[in-house]
Amino acid sequence: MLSRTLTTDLAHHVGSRVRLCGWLHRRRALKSVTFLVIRDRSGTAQVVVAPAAEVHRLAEETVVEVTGEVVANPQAPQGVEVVAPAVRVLAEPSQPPPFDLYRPTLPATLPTVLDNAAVALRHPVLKRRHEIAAASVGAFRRVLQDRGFTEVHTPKIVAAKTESGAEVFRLDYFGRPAYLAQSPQLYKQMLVGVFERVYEVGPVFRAEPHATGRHLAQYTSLDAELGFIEDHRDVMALLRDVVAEMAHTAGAEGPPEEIPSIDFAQAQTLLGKDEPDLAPDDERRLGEWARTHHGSEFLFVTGYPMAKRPFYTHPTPDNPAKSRSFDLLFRGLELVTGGQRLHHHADYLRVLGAEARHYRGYLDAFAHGMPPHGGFAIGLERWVAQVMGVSNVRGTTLFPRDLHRLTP
RNA sequence: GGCCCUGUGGCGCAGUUGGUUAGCGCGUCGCCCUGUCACGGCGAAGGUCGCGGGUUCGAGUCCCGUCAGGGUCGCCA
Repeated sequence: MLSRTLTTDLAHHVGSRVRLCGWLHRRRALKSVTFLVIRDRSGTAQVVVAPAAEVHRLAEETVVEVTGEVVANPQAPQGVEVVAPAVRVLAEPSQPPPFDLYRPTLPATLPTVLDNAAVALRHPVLKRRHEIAAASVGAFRRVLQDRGFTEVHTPKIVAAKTESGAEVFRLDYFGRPAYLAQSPQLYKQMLVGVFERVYEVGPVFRAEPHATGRHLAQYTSLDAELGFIEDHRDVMALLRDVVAEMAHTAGAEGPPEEIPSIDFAQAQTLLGKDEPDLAPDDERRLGEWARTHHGSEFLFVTGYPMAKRPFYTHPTPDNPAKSRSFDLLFRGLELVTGGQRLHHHADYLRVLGAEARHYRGYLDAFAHGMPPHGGFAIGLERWVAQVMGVSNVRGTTLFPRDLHRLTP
């Protein structure tokens, strides 16, 4: 049997017979000629069907195998097309799509798209977002692998909350209470004691009842943690190279050699406010400021108050109220959080107090010697949303889980 | 969870101070069109106006309740 050719490779096969496999993306029937647009994983191609062929009636999304001859034709959309085809139907749809997949943009609102995800995701524009997501994850892995990081996989069913604040999903674990992991934070720190440098790509779960365009109950966290650093700036330098490669891979403009950075206190002055936190609108304004004053889509905000950070956060030695932590804003949205962590056993015993008994396995790492270390976590869906100009992270999640949505 | 907004054929929408057979575009179905590019033309089918109650001679339209969704804020990645 003729080996399969992808639609995007047609130009290399002019003059020969090919076999295409895919879906009938669009049928344009004229009196004496019908055009079939075949869609496969790589793209689309035009097939020209002669008059009186039975395929004039095929419904869109029919799964087909097309065998025919490739000819160059300036009238064809990509300069080449398949003629004199034999079309074999592999599967017929039992119902038409709820919307037109062949339109340049999908003519449906987000809830409709999500309710019909299995078919909506076939639209090239939606599909593209998740190909960018996959390529971005590949870039993340590539950079860290090159620098001696080990990929790890930590438990998603855990016994204790890892970070104060974020609400957790409870579940029954053989009769005992357990939780879905809201972060791999504690495990990746423990593993710095083993591998020095680790990263993880995995799901995290947050039971916070947020109903916004940037929160999900489950999202994909790109985590990294590394030992033997001087301070949080080593982490920021690594993060810069990671997002540079991710942006390059996604075909987006990357960060400058040195990402501009603003101290939390300076940011407050700039914004003319004194609350110890940044609201979404503040982040948008800071993003705008970074763009106009530094020509950068990326902006570090450093030195958050210790009070707003979790227990493992490392303070600034000469100012204990200020942390060695940072956020990375991308186009005015918080994309990454990171920083240096505490690494002395005694410090953990002090900050945890009576809570320490719940963290035995974690504290063992520090009891047995841990280097100065730090890390960061990138929100994948937020990254893709910002890169692709999608206003709601549900639009960059294959099957989002949120306050209201548990299916599909 | 607070505030604001929206529920009208499969999809996206309009519906004027309440008034007779609820419209439009796309899709679907039928017919027509020698090459389309979101093809084009003619015609047809398809709707308990989210649900329940109320006001009124009369409600898609006004009021109350309820359900579903969207935006935003708190919070975070």
